[in-house]
Amino acid sequence: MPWKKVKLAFIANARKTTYNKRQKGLFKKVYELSTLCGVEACAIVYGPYEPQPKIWPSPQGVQTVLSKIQNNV
Amino acid sequence: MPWKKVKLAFIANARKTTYNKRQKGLFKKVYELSTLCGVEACAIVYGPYEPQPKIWPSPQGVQTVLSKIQNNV
DNA sequence: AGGTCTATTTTTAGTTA
DNA sequence: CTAACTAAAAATAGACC
Repeated sequence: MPWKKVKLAFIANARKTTYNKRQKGLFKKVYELSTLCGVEACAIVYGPYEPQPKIWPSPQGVQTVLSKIQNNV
Repeated sequence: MPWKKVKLAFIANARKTTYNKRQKGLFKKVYELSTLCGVEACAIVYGPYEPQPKIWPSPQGVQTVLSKIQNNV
């Protein structure tokens, strides 16, 4: 990444800012994949800074996806 | 993106190759966020080309995350 | 079908406000 | 803390193999 190459490993000094940015970017990616290819996709992230998990596209959507998993996995 | 700016919308002519690449990239992003910030994260994608959903990091991991959702959402 | 290459877009770490 | 800016890294559409 910019300014210095961040090694891809557990970064102890990962900042909240970095987490926020990446999470935002991740959800955007999910949105892009879903929209671009018209596929069902969902993502759930448990940030260390928030008690509630971040869910995309919505808790309902995740539940829908999950119900399918129950039958397939 | 490269060669031409792909409009962010439902692309009827979205190719399987594009889907495969983006899915791969998405999972990588999830991995990066999870590893970099040490957070629990999962992603599920239902590709139109495969009957089984693609799950990250694992069905078990998703279940773990899901159990928490039940209580929070 | 999947891997590689390249040009270009997108993402993003750190800074600054 | 949130947001904008910047420059460098990463992702990626299409071509080619």
